[in-house]
This record gives sequence, structure tokens and C-alpha cells, in this order.
Amino acid sequence: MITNMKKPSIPNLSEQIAVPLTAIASPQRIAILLAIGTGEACVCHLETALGWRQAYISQHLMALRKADILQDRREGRYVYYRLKNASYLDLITDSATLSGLSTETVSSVINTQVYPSCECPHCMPAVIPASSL
Amino acid sequence: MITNMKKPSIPNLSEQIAVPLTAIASPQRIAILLAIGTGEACVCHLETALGWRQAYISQHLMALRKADILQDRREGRYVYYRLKNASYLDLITDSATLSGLSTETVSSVINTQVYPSCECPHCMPAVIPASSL
DNA sequence: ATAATATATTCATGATTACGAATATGAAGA
DNA sequence: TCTTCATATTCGTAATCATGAATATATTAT
Repeated sequence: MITNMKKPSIPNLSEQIAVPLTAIASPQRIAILLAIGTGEACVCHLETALGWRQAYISQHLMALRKADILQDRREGRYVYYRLKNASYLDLITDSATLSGLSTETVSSVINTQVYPSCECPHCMPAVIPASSL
Repeated sequence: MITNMKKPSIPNLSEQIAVPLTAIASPQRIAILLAIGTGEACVCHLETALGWRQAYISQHLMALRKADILQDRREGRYVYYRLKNASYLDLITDSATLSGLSTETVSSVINTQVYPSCECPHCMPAVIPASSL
């Protein structure tokens, strides 16, 4: 019968359960996930949004890709990142609640834009292109 | 006005959000939290439930106490542990879902008993006390 | 082909964490 | 008080992780 399966041991189960948690349990990776949010972001956007060096961001992006949390998409010179599963944001929101933050505070910083507006040359090109001057 | 507050930076917020996540993001601590669950457990119960050495368990309990996740209560020789906030279990359940486990699998291992039955001398004393023989 | 820009990777090292061994403390019974 | 049982703590080391420096790769424009 289908219900007659051996009950797995807690240590065995916990090993598996810990994978998503340990993958995002760092301030840096949480910051990246918030800055991507339900939308999409290129690396240069993350640079301005988070104020970190490009190489440093790329390292964390690599870790999140390996953990199967992010997917990337190249478009010309730019590489755009997305969450594979928006539930990771729920995990983050729940943790924020446990740490005493309001839901509004968290949701106010979760990116929703597919092409986020920021001050990187890609996101915010000069209104008057230099070539026309 | 109350809505006119400075939007906190993502890196600053993330620092705070990460606290609960990093506190529980380890297979060992997840295992302990599941074995305590919504109920209560003494250390000797955890020993048999998890199959680990006493000193090792105490170390993780200490970490979880310092992180303000567990509260302890002494009763004679025994020390009973409880979650301060059951929401940590939701965090664990969510992570389990993300790792591909069914809700039933997880809930089947979450302890609910205040005095768990196990094979440690405290939880499962000899039915016929040796002193009466 | 060369240069410029966007992004990725490798490497080294300092910091943190995990975990075992040994030992200490605290309560209860003889 | 002495012993036993339940639990806590300290310490040392191995393993892991974070992070900066340097460099490589891919794409587009010239």
C-alpha cells in the first residue's frame, strides 16, 4: 500500500531540508535575492543597487546558480538573473518577520521590475544621447 | 507623517533578516528543532531521537539558546527545551518544500508531545521496576 | 583586429564554524 | 557526604566560508 513507507530519520531528512536554507542564509545572498525580487536584474544593476564590486557580486551569483536558485539569461553584453522559484522570497520574508521587521518594510525593497531603473549606464542611459550633440 | 521614513538600504536590511536564517541553517539544528517541534523534549530524549552524543547535542542547544530560539526549563535533573516561537517550524517546512519534500513527510517527524516517548531511561522506564524483583 | 564594456573565474588567506575529547556543574539518592 | 545521573562548558584542531586581488572570457563597436 502507498502509505506503508518507512518513516525517514530526522537526521536524514534534515540534511535535505537544510539545502535551501543554507544556500540563502547569508546577508549578501539575501540582499541579491531582494534586489532581483520577482523581477529581473543585470549584474550592473546589482552593482549600483547594492554598492558592491562586480567581481564580488558575480561570486555570489555563481553560488546561487550552483544552488539552483537563480537562472541566468544572456542578452548581448548583459546577463539577466531571475529567481527560479519565488518561494525563496517567502522564506526571506518569514525570516524578516522573525527578526522583528514588518512585512511592509521588506516588501518595499523587493524588486518587481523586469528592467530595473538604476544609475548604471545600462539601466539609466543619458536622456540626450551624446552622439546627437 | 508616519509614512515618511527613509527607505533602508537592502544590505542593511539583509543583515538583520539573515539572523534567524543563519541561526537555523544547519542540518543538526534543523534536526533538533524538528525533534522538539511544537512540544517539549529533554536532552536525553534528543540523544535517542537523533542518535548523537550528549555533549554534541548540548553544544547545538547552547547555540540555539544564544540565538534566542529555544527556551529551557529545569525540572529536577532534567532540562526541557521548547521553541520560543513556532514560526521557526514554518521556515523549516517551507525549506523542505523547496527541497522537494512533501508537507506530510515533514509534519510526520515534527514532535508534538510535551513528554515524548522514547527509549531513554527517563522517557521509557522499565515496566517492572528492578527494585520490586 | 583592436578596444571597450559586461560578466565570470581562479587563487590565496583570514575568519568562522564544526565537532571530538575532556572536564565541569548541578540535582537527587544512599 | 559520596555517588550517580543529566546536562553544560571549555578547548583544540580540522574543515569550511568569506572576501579581496588578479585575471580571463564574451560581446559589441570601431
